[in-house]
Amino acid sequence: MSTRGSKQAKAAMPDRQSRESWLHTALQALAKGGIDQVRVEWLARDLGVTKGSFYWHFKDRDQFLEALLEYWAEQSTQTVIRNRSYPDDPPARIRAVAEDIVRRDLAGMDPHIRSWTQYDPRRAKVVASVDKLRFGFLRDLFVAAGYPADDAALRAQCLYRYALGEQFILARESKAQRLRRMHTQIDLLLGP
Amino acid sequence: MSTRGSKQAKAAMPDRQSRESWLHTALQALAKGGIDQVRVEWLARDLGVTKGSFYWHFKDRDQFLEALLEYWAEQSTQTVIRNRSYPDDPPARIRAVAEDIVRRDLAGMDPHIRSWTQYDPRRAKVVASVDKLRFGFLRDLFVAAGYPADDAALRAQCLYRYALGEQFILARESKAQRLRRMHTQIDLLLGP
DNA sequence: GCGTATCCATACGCACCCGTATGGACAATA
DNA sequence: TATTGTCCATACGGGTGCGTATGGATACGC
Repeated sequence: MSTRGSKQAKAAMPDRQSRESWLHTALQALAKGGIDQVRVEWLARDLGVTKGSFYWHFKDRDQFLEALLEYWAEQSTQTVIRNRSYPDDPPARIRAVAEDIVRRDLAGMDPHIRSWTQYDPRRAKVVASVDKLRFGFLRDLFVAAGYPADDAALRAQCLYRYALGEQFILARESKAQRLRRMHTQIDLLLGP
Repeated sequence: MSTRGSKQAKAAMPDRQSRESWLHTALQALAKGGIDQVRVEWLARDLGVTKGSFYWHFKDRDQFLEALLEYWAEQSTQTVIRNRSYPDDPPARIRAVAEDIVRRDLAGMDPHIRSWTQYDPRRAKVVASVDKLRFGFLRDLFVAAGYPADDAALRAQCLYRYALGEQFILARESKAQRLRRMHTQIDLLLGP
């Protein structure tokens, strides 16, 4: 065989993989086509290695998927935490967060995550906790904007559901259109 | 007991299947766990027959899935058409439709459908056409409620996205809570 | 009764993907 | 150099679900 066997790596990645590089690649696969795109041998091919690596880092596929969901939850949580650290004036903050959702599309990951976990109670719990965190963040903004607790909670839930739904609409639209509609929605929620 | 005891049918269904009975069963499977719950042999078991029947009615799994998506679109379209035929006073109509979405849960089918079709352009087109139909229905209601065309369209899209998002939230909530929030959202959209 | 059409059972080949077993390449340390 | 630990290649077994081939069963027209 050759001196530096290493087959051929598809991307310019180091030959040695870590737990996280597997999880990262899996998240991309998930975002691209749902949970059944997350196959051990396919990920291995994407990474330019073989299954041998996978089964060194993880016990089996099931435990890997559990870690994957946790990995997604962790990233989602971090995103919220990062946003929390700018105590601007709340209405502007709400708009900024909403724009982020539209712009970065958040990978369009949520549909796949939810379709995957919807009827698995243990996994649904993880998603629910992320929802709770995100919702709490929004609610606090509405509270800070001057609404009483109950009212703020309702408005936050309305906005959160709207933002979720936005990700699921497959219609070809410009970001500008989506932004404009998002602002309309926020104007309504910040109104009376 | 068994007058025509040929095996054992799980439900009280006739032994002979039709294209539609396969599609119907598949839709239930889809609603329960996503597209990878739709397996030929599993559906056969549910129907109390064998694959032989399947491959008599359909060429292969791929063509079957295409028919399945069409079947879903057809049902969704019919639902809209049915609702269209009650020209009440529009605001009450909007509330009624929204309540229907929450109550019947519309099978929670949308997440699975969208996760399945999201990155398959041909299939995404089918979903987009259903979205378009539903949206048009809502928009017409807002127009009938007295809003100018542009404004009505925006409000309809806000409501549609909200309703979509509502289906994706996995949190344990009572229908009453969901209804209350839905009404809050509609009050906002019917306000200024 | 006979033939034909409709619908399904059974059995099989096959591809795909999971998980394991085993050994090798490389780096770090002594 | 020897050793040990880390990470991966290769090869294999086995399960599962797709698709096909073929014949059987039932209903219907003649």
